[in-house]
Amino acid sequence: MTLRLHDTATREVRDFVPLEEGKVGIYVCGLTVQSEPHVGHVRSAVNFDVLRRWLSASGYAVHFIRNVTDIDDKILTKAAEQDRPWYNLAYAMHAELTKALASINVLPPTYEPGATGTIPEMVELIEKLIARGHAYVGEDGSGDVYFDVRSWPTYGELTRQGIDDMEPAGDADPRGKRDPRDFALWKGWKKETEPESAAWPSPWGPGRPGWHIECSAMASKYLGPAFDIHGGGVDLRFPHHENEQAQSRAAGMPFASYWLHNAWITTAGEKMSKSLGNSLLVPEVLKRVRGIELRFYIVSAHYRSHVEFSFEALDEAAAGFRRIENFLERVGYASTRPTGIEEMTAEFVAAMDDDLGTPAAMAVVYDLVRDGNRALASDQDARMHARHVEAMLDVLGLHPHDEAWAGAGAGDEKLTSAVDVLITALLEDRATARADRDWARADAIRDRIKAAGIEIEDTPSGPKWSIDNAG
RNA sequence: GGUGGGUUGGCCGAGAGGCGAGGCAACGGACUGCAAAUCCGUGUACACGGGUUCAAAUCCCGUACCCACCUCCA
Repeated sequence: MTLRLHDTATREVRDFVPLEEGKVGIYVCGLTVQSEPHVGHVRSAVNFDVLRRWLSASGYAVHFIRNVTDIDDKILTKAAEQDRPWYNLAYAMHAELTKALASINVLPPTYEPGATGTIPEMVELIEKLIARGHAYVGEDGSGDVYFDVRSWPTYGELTRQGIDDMEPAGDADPRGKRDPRDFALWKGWKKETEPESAAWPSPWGPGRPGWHIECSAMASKYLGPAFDIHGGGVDLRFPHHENEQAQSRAAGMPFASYWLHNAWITTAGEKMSKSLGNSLLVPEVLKRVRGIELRFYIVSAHYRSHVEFSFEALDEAAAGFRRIENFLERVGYASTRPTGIEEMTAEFVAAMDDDLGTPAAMAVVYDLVRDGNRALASDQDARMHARHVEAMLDVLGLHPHDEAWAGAGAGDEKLTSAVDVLITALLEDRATARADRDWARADAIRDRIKAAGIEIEDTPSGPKWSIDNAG
Protein backbone atom coordinates (compact mmCIF):
# COMPACT_ATOMS: atom_id res chain seq x y z
CA MET A 1 0.00 0.00 0.00
CA THR A 2 1.41 3.34 -0.94
CA LEU A 3 0.49 6.79 0.15
CA ARG A 4 -1.99 8.56 -2.06
CA LEU A 5 -2.60 12.29 -1.89
CA HIS A 6 -5.10 14.66 -3.41
CA ASP A 7 -3.32 16.99 -5.79
CA THR A 8 -5.12 20.26 -6.48
CA ALA A 9 -3.37 20.61 -9.83
CA THR A 10 -4.84 17.39 -11.21
CA ARG A 11 -7.92 17.39 -8.95
CA GLU A 12 -7.47 13.75 -8.12
CA VAL A 13 -6.05 11.47 -5.47
CA ARG A 14 -2.88 9.95 -6.88
CA ASP A 15 0.08 7.89 -5.74
CA PHE A 16 2.75 9.85 -4.01
CA VAL A 17 6.08 9.42 -5.77
CA PRO A 18 8.91 11.50 -4.31
CA LEU A 19 11.49 13.12 -6.57
CA GLU A 20 14.21 11.34 -4.66
CA GLU A 21 13.59 7.97 -3.08
CA GLY A 22 13.21 8.06 0.67
CA LYS A 23 13.14 11.85 0.89
CA VAL A 24 10.37 14.43 0.89
CA GLY A 25 10.58 18.19 0.62
CA ILE A 26 7.51 20.09 1.80
CA TYR A 27 6.83 23.78 1.67
CA VAL A 28 3.82 25.17 3.53
CA CYS A 29 2.62 28.75 3.38
CA GLY A 30 2.52 29.89 6.97
CA LEU A 31 0.93 33.00 8.31
CA THR A 32 1.25 36.68 7.83
CA VAL A 33 2.18 37.66 11.35
CA GLN A 34 -0.18 40.59 11.75
CA SER A 35 -2.50 39.46 14.57
CA GLU A 36 -3.01 36.68 17.13
CA PRO A 37 -3.70 33.30 15.59
CA HIS A 38 -7.21 31.88 15.92
CA VAL A 39 -8.49 28.33 15.54
CA GLY A 40 -8.82 28.66 11.79
CA HIS A 41 -5.18 29.62 11.39
CA VAL A 42 -3.88 26.70 13.37
CA ARG A 43 -5.96 24.14 11.50
CA SER A 44 -3.67 24.41 8.53
CA ALA A 45 -0.62 23.94 10.72
CA VAL A 46 -2.15 20.87 12.39
CA ASN A 47 -3.18 19.32 9.07
CA PHE A 48 0.29 19.63 7.60
CA ASP A 49 1.85 18.54 10.86
CA VAL A 50 -0.10 15.29 10.53
CA LEU A 51 1.13 14.90 6.95
CA ARG A 52 4.67 15.49 8.03
CA ARG A 53 4.44 12.99 10.91
CA TRP A 54 2.84 10.41 8.66
CA LEU A 55 5.58 10.77 6.05
CA SER A 56 8.23 10.39 8.75
CA ALA A 57 6.51 7.31 10.15
CA SER A 58 6.34 5.91 6.62
CA GLY A 59 10.10 6.03 6.48
CA TYR A 60 10.77 9.26 4.61
CA ALA A 61 13.40 11.76 5.62
CA VAL A 62 11.24 14.89 5.68
CA HIS A 63 12.51 18.37 5.00
CA PHE A 64 9.71 20.65 6.11
CA ILE A 65 9.80 24.38 5.44
CA ARG A 66 7.04 26.67 6.72
CA ASN A 67 7.49 30.38 6.19
CA VAL A 68 6.18 33.45 7.93
CA THR A 69 5.34 36.60 6.02
CA ASP A 70 6.77 39.31 8.20
CA ILE A 71 6.39 42.31 5.92
CA ASP A 72 3.27 43.25 3.95
CA ASP A 73 0.57 45.89 3.55
CA LYS A 74 -1.51 44.69 6.46
CA ILE A 75 1.37 44.58 8.89
CA LEU A 76 2.26 48.15 7.96
CA THR A 77 -1.34 49.32 8.30
CA LYS A 78 -1.96 47.62 11.64
CA ALA A 79 1.34 48.72 13.09
CA ALA A 80 0.56 52.30 12.11
CA GLU A 81 -2.88 52.04 13.76
CA GLN A 82 -1.31 50.72 16.94
CA ASP A 83 1.44 53.31 16.79
CA ARG A 84 4.24 50.78 17.01
CA PRO A 85 7.03 49.81 14.62
CA TRP A 86 5.92 47.28 12.02
CA TYR A 87 8.80 44.96 12.90
CA ASN A 88 7.77 44.98 16.53
CA LEU A 89 4.22 43.95 15.62
CA ALA A 90 5.45 41.20 13.31
CA TYR A 91 7.94 39.93 15.89
CA ALA A 92 5.38 39.90 18.71
CA MET A 93 2.74 38.15 16.59
CA HIS A 94 5.32 35.64 15.41
CA ALA A 95 6.00 34.81 19.07
CA GLU A 96 2.24 34.38 19.68
CA LEU A 97 2.01 32.06 16.72
CA THR A 98 4.91 29.94 17.93
CA LYS A 99 3.31 29.68 21.35
CA ALA A 100 -0.10 28.75 19.94
CA LEU A 101 1.36 26.05 17.69
CA ALA A 102 3.41 24.60 20.53
CA SER A 103 0.28 24.44 22.69
CA ILE A 104 -1.36 22.07 20.22
CA ASN A 105 1.76 20.00 19.61
CA VAL A 106 2.64 21.19 16.12
CA LEU A 107 6.27 20.21 15.62
CA PRO A 108 8.67 22.99 14.73
CA PRO A 109 9.50 22.90 11.02
CA THR A 110 12.95 22.05 9.77
CA TYR A 111 13.29 25.77 9.22
CA GLU A 112 10.94 28.73 9.36
CA PRO A 113 12.23 31.40 7.01
CA GLY A 114 10.84 34.91 6.99
CA ALA A 115 10.31 37.13 3.99
CA THR A 116 12.60 39.85 5.30
CA GLY A 117 15.45 37.36 5.52
CA THR A 118 15.20 36.26 1.91
CA ILE A 119 15.21 39.56 0.04
CA PRO A 120 18.46 39.12 -1.94
CA GLU A 121 17.12 35.83 -3.33
CA MET A 122 13.88 37.53 -4.33
CA VAL A 123 15.72 40.34 -6.09
CA GLU A 124 17.75 37.78 -7.99
CA LEU A 125 14.60 35.92 -9.01
CA ILE A 126 12.92 39.12 -10.18
CA GLU A 127 15.97 40.04 -12.26
CA LYS A 128 15.81 36.65 -13.91
CA LEU A 129 12.14 37.14 -14.73
CA ILE A 130 12.82 40.54 -16.26
CA ALA A 131 15.69 39.09 -18.31
CA ARG A 132 13.42 36.34 -19.59
CA GLY A 133 10.74 38.79 -20.61
CA HIS A 134 8.16 37.77 -17.99
CA ALA A 135 8.37 40.85 -15.80
CA TYR A 136 8.70 44.59 -16.32
CA VAL A 137 9.38 47.73 -14.36
CA GLY A 138 6.27 49.90 -14.02
CA GLU A 139 6.32 52.79 -16.43
CA ASP A 140 5.07 55.35 -13.92
CA GLY A 141 8.35 55.77 -12.05
CA SER A 142 6.91 54.16 -8.90
CA GLY A 143 9.70 51.61 -8.72
CA ASP A 144 7.15 48.76 -8.88
CA VAL A 145 7.96 45.60 -10.81
CA TYR A 146 5.15 43.43 -12.19
CA PHE A 147 4.83 39.92 -13.49
CA ASP A 148 3.45 39.93 -17.02
CA VAL A 149 0.67 37.31 -16.94
CA ARG A 150 0.12 37.49 -20.71
CA SER A 151 3.72 36.48 -21.27
CA TRP A 152 3.16 33.14 -19.55
CA PRO A 153 0.95 30.95 -21.74
CA THR A 154 -0.10 28.52 -19.03
CA TYR A 155 -1.06 31.18 -16.51
CA GLY A 156 -4.18 29.96 -14.68
CA GLU A 157 -3.42 26.25 -15.08
CA LEU A 158 -3.33 25.45 -11.37
CA THR A 159 -6.86 26.73 -10.82
CA ARG A 160 -8.10 26.10 -14.37
CA GLN A 161 -8.99 29.63 -15.16
CA GLY A 162 -8.54 31.58 -18.34
CA ILE A 163 -7.09 35.06 -17.98
CA ASP A 164 -10.01 36.61 -19.78
CA ASP A 165 -12.55 34.98 -17.48
CA MET A 166 -10.98 36.48 -14.40
CA GLU A 167 -12.67 39.40 -12.86
CA PRO A 168 -10.31 42.36 -13.08
CA ALA A 169 -9.49 43.57 -9.62
CA GLY A 170 -11.79 46.45 -8.99
CA ASP A 171 -9.88 47.92 -6.11
CA ALA A 172 -6.35 47.16 -7.22
CA ASP A 173 -4.01 50.07 -7.54
CA PRO A 174 -3.34 50.15 -11.28
CA ARG A 175 -0.10 52.20 -11.04
CA GLY A 176 1.77 51.40 -14.23
CA LYS A 177 0.38 47.90 -14.86
CA ARG A 178 0.10 46.69 -18.45
CA ASP A 179 -2.76 44.37 -17.58
CA PRO A 180 -4.92 44.66 -14.48
CA ARG A 181 -4.18 41.02 -13.69
CA ASP A 182 -0.44 41.55 -13.57
CA PHE A 183 0.76 41.22 -10.01
CA ALA A 184 3.49 43.00 -8.08
CA LEU A 185 6.85 41.31 -7.63
CA TRP A 186 8.40 44.37 -6.07
CA LYS A 187 6.68 47.38 -4.53
CA GLY A 188 8.47 50.71 -4.74
CA TRP A 189 8.83 52.59 -1.48
CA LYS A 190 6.09 55.18 -0.89
CA LYS A 191 8.10 57.84 0.93
CA GLU A 192 5.12 59.82 2.19
CA THR A 193 3.24 56.98 3.85
CA GLU A 194 5.68 54.15 4.56
CA PRO A 195 8.53 53.98 7.08
CA GLU A 196 12.04 53.86 5.70
CA SER A 197 12.67 50.71 7.71
CA ALA A 198 10.20 48.90 5.45
CA ALA A 199 12.28 49.50 2.33
CA TRP A 200 15.24 47.51 1.05
CA PRO A 201 17.67 48.45 -1.73
CA SER A 202 17.12 46.94 -5.17
CA PRO A 203 18.09 47.61 -8.79
CA TRP A 204 14.71 49.40 -9.14
CA GLY A 205 15.17 51.62 -6.16
CA PRO A 206 14.21 51.09 -2.51
CA GLY A 207 11.12 49.00 -1.90
CA ARG A 208 9.76 45.77 -0.51
CA PRO A 209 8.78 42.42 -1.96
CA GLY A 210 5.37 41.60 -3.34
CA TRP A 211 3.49 38.87 -1.56
CA HIS A 212 3.94 35.95 -3.96
CA ILE A 213 7.62 36.23 -4.80
CA GLU A 214 8.72 35.46 -1.26
CA CYS A 215 7.43 31.89 -1.34
CA SER A 216 9.04 31.17 -4.69
CA ALA A 217 12.34 32.45 -3.38
CA MET A 218 12.16 30.68 -0.03
CA ALA A 219 10.97 27.37 -1.44
CA SER A 220 13.75 27.21 -4.00
CA LYS A 221 16.38 28.40 -1.54
CA TYR A 222 15.63 25.69 1.00
CA LEU A 223 14.16 22.91 -1.11
CA GLY A 224 15.65 23.46 -4.54
CA PRO A 225 14.07 24.38 -7.90
CA ALA A 226 11.94 21.22 -7.79
CA PHE A 227 10.41 19.78 -4.64
CA ASP A 228 7.65 17.39 -3.68
CA ILE A 229 4.75 18.99 -1.85
CA HIS A 230 3.45 22.51 -1.53
CA GLY A 231 0.69 23.14 0.98
CA GLY A 232 -1.57 25.87 2.27
CA GLY A 233 -5.19 26.86 2.83
CA VAL A 234 -7.76 26.69 0.02
CA ASP A 235 -7.96 30.43 -0.17
CA LEU A 236 -4.34 30.50 -1.30
CA ARG A 237 -4.95 28.53 -4.46
CA PHE A 238 -5.69 31.71 -6.25
CA PRO A 239 -4.00 34.07 -6.58
CA HIS A 240 -1.12 33.15 -4.32
CA HIS A 241 -0.24 29.64 -5.46
CA GLU A 242 -1.15 30.26 -9.07
CA ASN A 243 1.24 33.21 -9.07
CA GLU A 244 3.96 31.34 -7.26
CA GLN A 245 3.87 28.56 -9.77
CA ALA A 246 3.74 30.91 -12.76
CA GLN A 247 6.70 33.01 -11.66
CA SER A 248 8.77 30.01 -10.57
CA ARG A 249 8.22 28.14 -13.80
CA ALA A 250 8.71 31.27 -15.85
CA ALA A 251 12.10 31.53 -14.14
CA GLY A 252 12.91 28.00 -15.24
CA MET A 253 12.12 26.04 -12.08
CA PRO A 254 9.83 22.97 -12.17
CA PHE A 255 8.54 23.87 -8.66
CA ALA A 256 6.08 21.68 -6.68
CA SER A 257 5.05 18.16 -7.78
CA TYR A 258 1.93 18.04 -5.58
CA TRP A 259 -0.33 20.81 -4.31
CA LEU A 260 -2.25 20.14 -1.09
CA HIS A 261 -4.88 22.46 0.26
CA ASN A 262 -6.68 22.28 3.58
CA ALA A 263 -10.29 23.43 3.83
CA TRP A 264 -11.71 26.28 5.81
CA ILE A 265 -12.93 26.33 9.37
CA THR A 266 -15.76 28.75 9.89
CA THR A 267 -17.89 29.78 12.79
CA ALA A 268 -21.51 28.80 13.34
CA GLY A 269 -22.77 30.04 10.04
CA GLU A 270 -21.95 33.61 10.84
CA LYS A 271 -19.35 36.07 9.83
CA MET A 272 -16.76 36.28 12.51
CA SER A 273 -18.02 39.01 14.76
CA LYS A 274 -15.61 40.78 16.99
CA SER A 275 -16.67 39.00 20.16
CA LEU A 276 -16.85 35.59 18.55
CA GLY A 277 -13.59 36.26 16.78
CA ASN A 278 -11.86 37.00 20.04
CA SER A 279 -13.27 33.92 21.71
CA LEU A 280 -11.74 31.86 18.92
CA LEU A 281 -8.21 32.98 19.59
CA VAL A 282 -6.20 29.94 20.55
CA PRO A 283 -5.53 30.94 24.18
CA GLU A 284 -9.27 31.65 24.66
CA VAL A 285 -10.29 28.27 23.29
CA LEU A 286 -7.71 26.62 25.55
CA LYS A 287 -9.50 28.03 28.57
CA ARG A 288 -12.36 25.74 27.65
CA VAL A 289 -10.64 22.59 26.45
CA ARG A 290 -7.12 21.26 26.71
CA GLY A 291 -4.69 21.62 23.81
CA ILE A 292 -4.84 17.91 23.10
CA GLU A 293 -8.63 18.10 22.84
CA LEU A 294 -8.50 21.02 20.42
CA ARG A 295 -6.00 19.12 18.32
CA PHE A 296 -8.22 16.02 18.43
CA TYR A 297 -11.17 18.12 17.24
CA ILE A 298 -9.14 19.33 14.25
CA VAL A 299 -7.66 15.92 13.42
CA SER A 300 -11.08 14.19 13.59
CA ALA A 301 -12.21 15.99 10.47
CA HIS A 302 -10.66 15.29 7.09
CA TYR A 303 -8.26 18.05 6.06
CA ARG A 304 -10.18 18.74 2.85
CA SER A 305 -13.55 19.02 4.60
CA HIS A 306 -15.01 22.30 5.60
CA VAL A 307 -15.53 22.43 9.36
CA GLU A 308 -18.25 24.48 10.95
CA PHE A 309 -16.73 25.44 14.28
CA SER A 310 -18.95 25.33 17.34
CA PHE A 311 -18.19 25.04 21.01
CA GLU A 312 -20.78 22.27 21.25
CA ALA A 313 -18.93 20.18 18.69
CA LEU A 314 -15.66 21.00 20.40
CA ASP A 315 -17.03 19.78 23.75
CA GLU A 316 -18.33 16.60 22.11
CA ALA A 317 -14.94 15.92 20.60
CA ALA A 318 -13.30 16.48 23.96
CA ALA A 319 -15.72 14.03 25.59
CA GLY A 320 -14.95 11.48 22.91
CA PHE A 321 -11.23 11.88 23.34
CA ARG A 322 -11.51 11.30 27.08
CA ARG A 323 -12.91 7.85 26.35
CA ILE A 324 -9.68 6.96 24.58
CA GLU A 325 -7.61 8.39 27.42
CA ASN A 326 -9.67 6.50 30.01
CA PHE A 327 -8.95 3.26 28.23
CA LEU A 328 -5.21 3.90 28.27
CA GLU A 329 -5.41 4.86 31.94
CA ARG A 330 -7.25 1.65 32.71
CA VAL A 331 -4.76 -0.58 30.93
CA GLY A 332 -1.78 1.44 31.98
CA TYR A 333 0.54 2.99 29.46
CA ALA A 334 3.45 1.05 28.03
CA SER A 335 6.73 1.82 29.78
CA THR A 336 8.31 3.00 26.56
CA ARG A 337 6.07 4.72 24.09
CA PRO A 338 5.16 2.43 21.19
CA THR A 339 5.89 4.11 17.87
CA GLY A 340 6.23 3.06 14.27
CA ILE A 341 3.98 1.66 11.59
CA GLU A 342 4.62 -1.91 12.74
CA GLU A 343 2.78 -1.00 15.99
CA MET A 344 -0.32 0.15 14.10
CA THR A 345 -3.09 -1.93 12.58
CA ALA A 346 -3.34 -2.45 8.84
CA GLU A 347 -6.73 -0.68 8.78
CA PHE A 348 -5.23 2.39 10.35
CA VAL A 349 -2.31 2.47 7.93
CA ALA A 350 -4.67 2.02 4.98
CA ALA A 351 -6.86 4.90 6.19
CA MET A 352 -3.88 7.22 6.57
CA ASP A 353 -2.38 6.19 3.24
CA ASP A 354 -5.65 7.10 1.57
CA ASP A 355 -5.11 10.86 1.43
CA LEU A 356 -4.66 11.11 5.20
CA GLY A 357 -8.06 9.68 6.09
CA THR A 358 -7.95 10.74 9.72
CA PRO A 359 -11.71 10.25 10.33
CA ALA A 360 -11.49 6.61 9.23
CA ALA A 361 -8.26 6.29 11.21
CA MET A 362 -10.00 7.55 14.34
CA ALA A 363 -12.80 5.03 13.80
CA VAL A 364 -10.12 2.33 13.88
CA VAL A 365 -8.82 3.74 17.16
CA TYR A 366 -12.32 3.70 18.66
CA ASP A 367 -12.88 0.11 17.55
CA LEU A 368 -9.66 -0.90 19.28
CA VAL A 369 -10.66 0.98 22.41
CA ARG A 370 -13.95 -0.88 22.53
CA ASP A 371 -12.28 -4.24 21.93
CA GLY A 372 -9.72 -3.41 24.58
CA ASN A 373 -12.35 -2.41 27.10
CA ARG A 374 -14.25 -5.59 26.35
CA ALA A 375 -11.11 -7.65 26.94
CA LEU A 376 -10.59 -5.82 30.20
CA ALA A 377 -14.18 -6.55 31.27
CA SER A 378 -13.54 -10.27 30.84
CA ASP A 379 -10.17 -10.15 32.58
CA GLN A 380 -8.21 -10.60 29.40
CA ASP A 381 -5.01 -8.88 28.40
CA ALA A 382 -5.66 -5.57 26.63
CA ARG A 383 -2.08 -4.39 26.52
CA MET A 384 -1.75 -5.14 22.82
CA HIS A 385 -4.79 -2.99 22.09
CA ALA A 386 -3.26 -0.22 24.14
CA ARG A 387 0.06 -0.48 22.30
CA HIS A 388 -1.71 0.01 18.97
CA VAL A 389 -3.74 2.90 20.30
CA GLU A 390 -0.67 4.60 21.72
CA ALA A 391 1.28 4.29 18.47
CA MET A 392 -1.65 5.57 16.45
CA LEU A 393 -2.25 8.52 18.71
CA ASP A 394 1.45 9.26 18.65
CA VAL A 395 1.64 9.61 14.89
CA LEU A 396 -1.33 11.97 15.00
CA GLY A 397 0.39 14.09 17.62
CA LEU A 398 -2.24 13.05 20.16
CA HIS A 399 -0.36 10.93 22.66
CA PRO A 400 -1.45 12.05 26.15
CA HIS A 401 2.06 11.57 27.52
CA ASP A 402 3.73 13.64 24.84
CA GLU A 403 6.09 16.17 26.42
CA ALA A 404 4.27 18.83 24.43
CA TRP A 405 1.33 18.65 26.83
CA ALA A 406 3.42 18.87 29.96
CA GLY A 407 2.97 22.11 31.83
CA ALA A 408 -0.23 22.85 29.95
CA GLY A 409 -3.32 23.53 32.01
CA ALA A 410 -3.67 21.21 34.99
CA GLY A 411 -0.28 19.63 34.47
CA ASP A 412 1.45 21.50 37.28
CA GLU A 413 3.03 18.65 39.21
CA LYS A 414 3.41 20.32 42.57
CA LEU A 415 -0.22 21.36 42.49
CA THR A 416 -1.27 17.89 41.40
CA SER A 417 0.57 16.17 44.23
CA ALA A 418 -0.83 18.66 46.75
CA VAL A 419 -4.36 17.97 45.51
CA ASP A 420 -3.63 14.26 45.58
CA VAL A 421 -2.80 14.40 49.30
CA LEU A 422 -6.03 16.27 50.08
CA ILE A 423 -8.25 14.08 47.93
CA THR A 424 -6.67 10.91 49.25
CA ALA A 425 -7.49 11.99 52.81
CA LEU A 426 -11.10 12.62 51.83
CA LEU A 427 -11.28 9.31 50.02
CA GLU A 428 -10.07 7.53 53.15
CA ASP A 429 -12.95 9.11 55.07
CA ARG A 430 -15.28 7.97 52.37
CA ALA A 431 -13.87 4.44 52.50
CA THR A 432 -14.51 4.38 56.25
CA ALA A 433 -18.07 5.56 55.73
CA ARG A 434 -18.60 2.93 53.07
CA ALA A 435 -17.23 0.24 55.31
CA ASP A 436 -19.76 1.41 57.91
CA ARG A 437 -22.42 1.30 55.17
CA ASP A 438 -23.07 4.96 55.89
CA TRP A 439 -24.01 5.73 52.26
CA ALA A 440 -25.27 9.21 53.01
CA ARG A 441 -21.92 10.29 54.42
CA ALA A 442 -19.97 8.51 51.65
CA ASP A 443 -22.00 10.21 48.94
CA ALA A 444 -21.75 13.56 50.67
CA ILE A 445 -17.96 13.33 50.51
CA ARG A 446 -18.05 12.37 46.85
CA ASP A 447 -20.44 15.24 46.08
CA ARG A 448 -18.15 17.68 47.83
CA ILE A 449 -15.18 16.48 45.77
CA LYS A 450 -17.26 16.63 42.62
CA ALA A 451 -18.32 20.17 43.42
CA ALA A 452 -14.63 21.07 43.38
CA GLY A 453 -14.47 19.79 39.81
CA ILE A 454 -12.96 16.40 40.53
CA GLU A 455 -14.44 13.13 39.34
CA ILE A 456 -14.24 9.97 41.46
CA GLU A 457 -14.17 6.57 39.88
CA ASP A 458 -14.29 3.33 41.88
CA THR A 459 -12.08 0.68 40.36
CA PRO A 460 -11.13 -2.81 41.52
CA SER A 461 -7.84 -1.35 42.73
CA GLY A 462 -9.56 1.39 44.74
CA PRO A 463 -10.97 4.81 43.97
CA LYS A 464 -9.24 7.08 41.46
CA TRP A 465 -9.62 10.81 41.03
CA SER A 466 -9.26 12.97 37.95
CA ILE A 467 -9.98 16.53 36.96
CA ASP A 468 -13.47 16.66 35.49
CA ASN A 469 -12.62 18.29 32.18
CA ALA A 470 -16.22 18.32 31.09
CA GLY A 471 -17.03 20.87 33.75
C1' G B 1 -19.58 36.16 -15.46
C1' G B 2 -15.44 32.32 -14.35
C1' U B 3 -13.44 28.29 -11.08
C1' G B 4 -13.95 24.85 -7.16
C1' G B 5 -16.69 22.55 -3.08
C1' G B 6 -21.05 21.28 -0.36
C1' U B 7 -26.50 19.60 1.39
C1' U B 8 -25.94 12.42 5.31
C1' G B 9 -29.93 10.27 11.56
C1' G B 10 -31.34 14.65 17.70
C1' C B 11 -26.02 16.62 16.94
C1' C B 12 -20.86 16.07 14.94
C1' G B 13 -18.80 13.57 11.02
C1' A B 14 -16.91 9.44 7.24
C1' G B 15 -18.12 6.80 2.86
C1' A B 16 -18.68 7.18 -3.19
C1' G B 17 -22.95 1.40 -7.05
C1' G B 18 -24.78 -4.09 -3.26
C1' C B 19 -23.83 -6.20 3.73
C1' G B 20 -25.88 0.71 8.53
C1' A B 21 -17.68 4.04 9.50
C1' G B 22 -17.03 6.16 14.04
C1' G B 23 -18.12 9.61 17.91
C1' C B 24 -21.49 12.64 21.10
C1' A B 25 -26.40 12.62 23.06
C1' A B 26 -30.89 9.68 24.30
C1' C B 27 -33.43 5.23 25.92
C1' G B 28 -33.34 0.00 27.88
C1' G B 29 -30.22 -3.82 30.16
C1' A B 30 -25.61 -5.82 32.80
C1' C B 31 -22.12 -4.30 36.68
C1' U B 32 -22.41 -0.99 41.35
C1' G B 33 -24.90 0.16 48.15
C1' C B 34 -26.06 4.42 44.70
C1' A B 35 -23.07 6.55 41.11
C1' A B 36 -19.00 7.09 37.70
C1' A B 37 -16.36 4.27 34.21
C1' U B 38 -17.12 0.02 31.08
C1' C B 39 -19.84 -3.58 28.22
C1' C B 40 -24.46 -5.28 25.62
C1' G B 41 -28.82 -3.68 23.05
C1' U B 42 -32.10 0.09 20.56
C1' G B 43 -32.06 4.08 14.49
C1' U B 44 -35.53 1.75 8.34
C1' A B 45 -29.87 8.99 7.60
C1' C B 46 -28.29 10.50 2.86
C1' A B 47 -31.68 18.45 -0.15
C1' C B 48 -35.71 17.85 -4.07
C1' G B 49 -37.65 15.81 -9.00
C1' G B 50 -36.69 12.53 -12.85
C1' G B 51 -33.54 8.68 -15.14
C1' U B 52 -29.76 4.42 -15.75
C1' U B 53 -29.24 -0.42 -13.15
C1' C B 54 -31.05 -6.87 -10.83
C1' A B 55 -29.28 -3.06 -7.11
C1' A B 56 -28.26 4.36 -6.26
C1' A B 57 -26.59 8.19 -0.40
C1' U B 58 -22.96 6.79 -4.28
C1' C B 59 -23.66 7.19 -11.61
C1' C B 60 -26.57 10.60 -15.30
C1' C B 61 -30.05 14.89 -16.24
C1' G B 62 -32.63 18.82 -14.02
C1' U B 63 -34.06 22.02 -9.68
C1' A B 64 -33.37 24.46 -4.99
C1' C B 65 -30.34 26.22 -1.27
C1' C B 66 -25.38 27.05 0.95
C1' C B 67 -20.06 28.07 0.89
C1' A B 68 -15.15 29.42 -0.96
C1' C B 69 -11.81 31.89 -4.51
C1' C B 70 -11.41 35.55 -8.78
C1' U B 71 -4.92 40.12 -6.68
C1' C B 72 -5.79 41.37 1.88
C1' C B 73 -6.73 36.04 3.73
C1' A B 74 -4.92 29.33 6.73
